[in-house]
Amino acid sequence: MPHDLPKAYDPTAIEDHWAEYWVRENLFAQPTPKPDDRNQGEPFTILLPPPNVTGRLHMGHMLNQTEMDILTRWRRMQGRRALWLPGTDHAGIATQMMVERQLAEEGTSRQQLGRAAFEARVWAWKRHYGGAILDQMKRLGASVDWSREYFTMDENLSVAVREAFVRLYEQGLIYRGAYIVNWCPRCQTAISDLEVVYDEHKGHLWEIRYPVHDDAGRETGEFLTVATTRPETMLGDVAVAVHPEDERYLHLHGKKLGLPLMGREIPIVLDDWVSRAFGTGAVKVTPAHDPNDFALGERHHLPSINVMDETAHINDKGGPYAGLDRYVARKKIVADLEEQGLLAGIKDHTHNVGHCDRCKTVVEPRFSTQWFIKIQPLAEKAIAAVKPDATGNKAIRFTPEMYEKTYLNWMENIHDWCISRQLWWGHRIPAWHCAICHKITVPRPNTQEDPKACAHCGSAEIKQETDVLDTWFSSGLLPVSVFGWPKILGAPGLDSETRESKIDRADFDTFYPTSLLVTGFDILFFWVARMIMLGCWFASDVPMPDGSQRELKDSVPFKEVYIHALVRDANREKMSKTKGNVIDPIEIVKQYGTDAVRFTLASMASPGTDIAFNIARTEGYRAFANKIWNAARFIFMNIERAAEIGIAVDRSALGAMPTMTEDAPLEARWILAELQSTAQLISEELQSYRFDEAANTIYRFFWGSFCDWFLEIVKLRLDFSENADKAESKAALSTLLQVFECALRLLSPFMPFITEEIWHAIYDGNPPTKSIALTHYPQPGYALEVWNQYALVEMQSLQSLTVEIRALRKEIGVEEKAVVPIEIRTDASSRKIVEQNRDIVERLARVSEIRFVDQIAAGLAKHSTAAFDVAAIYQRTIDVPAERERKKKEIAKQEQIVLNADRQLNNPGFLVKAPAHIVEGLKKQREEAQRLLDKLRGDLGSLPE
RNA sequence: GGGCGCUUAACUCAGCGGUAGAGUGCCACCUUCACACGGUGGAAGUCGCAGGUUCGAAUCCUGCAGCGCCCACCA
Repeated sequence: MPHDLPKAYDPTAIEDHWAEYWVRENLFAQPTPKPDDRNQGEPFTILLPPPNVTGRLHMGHMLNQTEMDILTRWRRMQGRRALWLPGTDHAGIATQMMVERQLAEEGTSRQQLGRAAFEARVWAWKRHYGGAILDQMKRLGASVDWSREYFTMDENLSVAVREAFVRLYEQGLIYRGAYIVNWCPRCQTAISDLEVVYDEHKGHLWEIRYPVHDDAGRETGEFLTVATTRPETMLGDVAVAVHPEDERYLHLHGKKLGLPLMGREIPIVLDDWVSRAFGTGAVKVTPAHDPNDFALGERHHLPSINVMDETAHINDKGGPYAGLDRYVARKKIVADLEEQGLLAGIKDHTHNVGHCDRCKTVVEPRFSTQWFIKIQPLAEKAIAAVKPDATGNKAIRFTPEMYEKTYLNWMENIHDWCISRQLWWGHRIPAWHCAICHKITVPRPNTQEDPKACAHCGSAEIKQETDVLDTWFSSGLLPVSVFGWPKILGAPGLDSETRESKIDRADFDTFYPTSLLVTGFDILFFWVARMIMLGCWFASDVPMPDGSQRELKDSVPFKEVYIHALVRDANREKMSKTKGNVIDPIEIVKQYGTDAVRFTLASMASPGTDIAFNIARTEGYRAFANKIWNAARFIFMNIERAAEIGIAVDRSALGAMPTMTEDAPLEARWILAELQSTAQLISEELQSYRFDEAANTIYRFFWGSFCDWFLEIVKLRLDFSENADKAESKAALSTLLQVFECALRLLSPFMPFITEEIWHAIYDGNPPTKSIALTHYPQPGYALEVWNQYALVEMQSLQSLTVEIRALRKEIGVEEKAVVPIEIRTDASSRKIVEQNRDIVERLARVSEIRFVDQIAAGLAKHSTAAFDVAAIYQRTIDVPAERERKKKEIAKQEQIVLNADRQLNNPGFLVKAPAHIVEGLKKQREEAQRLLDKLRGDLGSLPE
């Protein structure tokens, strides 16, 4: 076993190798089960939230992927059929923007290219650059099934998108109509409510005087003053509204106004919606450019005049302002009004301004024809899926639970979803417009062929809709579409062409619903909510494997949702390019190793709190990796030493919980108990998504128990010199290796690289499986033997004795290297423990000889626990004042404990109401403190002044 | 305007009804044959403030202060 390992662990040397190995060996592929195999073993299915093809990996991705990878590796090692499914999102706007920017650099544009050529260009871009983020993911060792990688514009997924659209249309849940939508003048497309982000903005409220007309249309000399934040929209005004009971304006009811600058005459209308308190109490009405005005216009049957084009420049309806950008127009309009004496005032006004989520351009509400989903029926199912049913069960459970409220609150107040986008990159809406009768033809469900003639008039002059669907429409379908919906339905309606490509239902039957969704709250509504709505809607039609009707609990896209927080910088600032505080995970990984960064994220991933990413923590976990590495070096070194005298270490017991018998040495029985309770804890912690606690548990075990105590004690047993006890050494080495190998398996989901490397080294290149990831996770729930339990108590006793002796040595100035004799005064049972483990104490506390005495010799500095008095025999007993100080401090502490205990124990209420074990515990504690106190007081008294 | 969360050691965070915890940092000593990315010991907190419930409160309730997030069509 050539284990010539370098002293310091260098992750770069091994990580690339294993990352590449895991992909090359296709280790985490989960093939479609054979038809009779689909119900064997509970699957663990998890969908990767598909990053944009344009994306680069950031800390949020890495957190998300670390959490998913820990859970997937853990479940896989538990024997679950684990499937983690990766893919990318075509990301309509983002990708189109990216390619358009490229075109601009080349001095051309998509318009010049034309639609078909542009689409081809985007595909070429995708083929060239699209895989970057997944390559980064591969480097991080994510244990996904690469053989199932999807792209949201793949043929199968496109079929699903079309089918979903067609079905919703047939069900009357998709409609097309002219409404006010959020319009991004830069992207030149409609966007949904969710894609608008509001920013507080210091603007102005312009007060404009509209001249009142008499019945003949002449100015009366009176003015009605309106207030607006967007004066340029006045070009499209069709009325001014006042509250019907507003006394200021009662005399104007029924009158008309002249629209300044445009010379049109517009009516004064009365509407309850108008707030008398805001502005002047008179609102200009521009139905084409404001959602409120639009609604008001509908109520009063007002026309609507769109004065802007799709780039937010004033169009030919804007009279003299035509051609101007909206803000240029605003300036000019204000100036012109002022010149005409129609500007009554300008007030500072802070209000929320909507920006395009993608490009931050100010959104312009715009009257246009779009496609919408009537969302109410879908929302109802989506609400039922999350609310507890009559028996208190939830089909979908959120962690942290509070997100259920957020989700339900949103879902209960949901608006129809605008799904059309005026882009060229995306799933084109499967609807055809007839040039003759102007009606819409949508293909039949279960067909893939495009319609050839208008379904209404039979005309062949039909053209497909040019709009594409919102990207989230296709990603919302992923949980069903990745498992073959709708082709799995194999419905009679399928035409001959698709019938051939009909795919097996085994994937859907086995893996749907998925087990878990891990994602950030930022896409709770965008994606999580849409998946629930669409998943519940479409999966409910798919019969269960046994042919029965699918219930809601089996229709949901996932059974659990774990929402994680945001990764911020060390100062809790949101990372952003503009602030320049973005930490590139790949850079950090290069510096500290993937395992250390993963462990940092895991150890800080406490549900519900943001992560302030602190590099100091990563440094600490790099040290942890180094610790693991050196423990391995130590073990391998001893294996070699053993081999030199012909002792071969037995590897046959590896891969399970270590085995041993009652006569095993104390440290062995103890570490086994610790190992088992660690496995138990980790299992509970991962079950409840406590990545932080699980990481701390394994850290504490490995460093605190295994390295600090077990390894140090085991050194006593490992003697491979000529006249050593070979049997004892061999047994010790065997246990050491077993415990270590088991610890590696515990660690593996958190730190896959270093554990893989060392695990392979243990087997000298001949491992029983291709990867540690394919071994079994140490099982919790293993019943401890009595002698394991007892070992815990004995070991604790020795540990506290050791710690006291070490502290004592420091205080009296014993050199680190010196070994000294000690005196111990204790009772018979504690004495027995020490006698039986004399060698342990001697080694760990650097003691040359242990003398049991009835009374510690006068003049020796001593330390006391409830069980022990211990003193070191050393001539340099010094610093009496410091010793007095220390004793006094200790006395004060113990006195406080006794005082606290007495206060409670003398309280009749406490004795009556507190549970027995609390009372007993307190009594015992008081007793020990009192005993210690007596000793300490005695010591203090005998110290010279 | 609604809703939610946070405030614990210098820093980053656990704990959420029974005597205050971790990691990092800090101080002192130690290059002992796995590891100085190490070892050993140590200092460090009136658990944001004020009330209340309880035998007992960082932990439950109420109010206040500060910080942050989400949702909402008020010109």
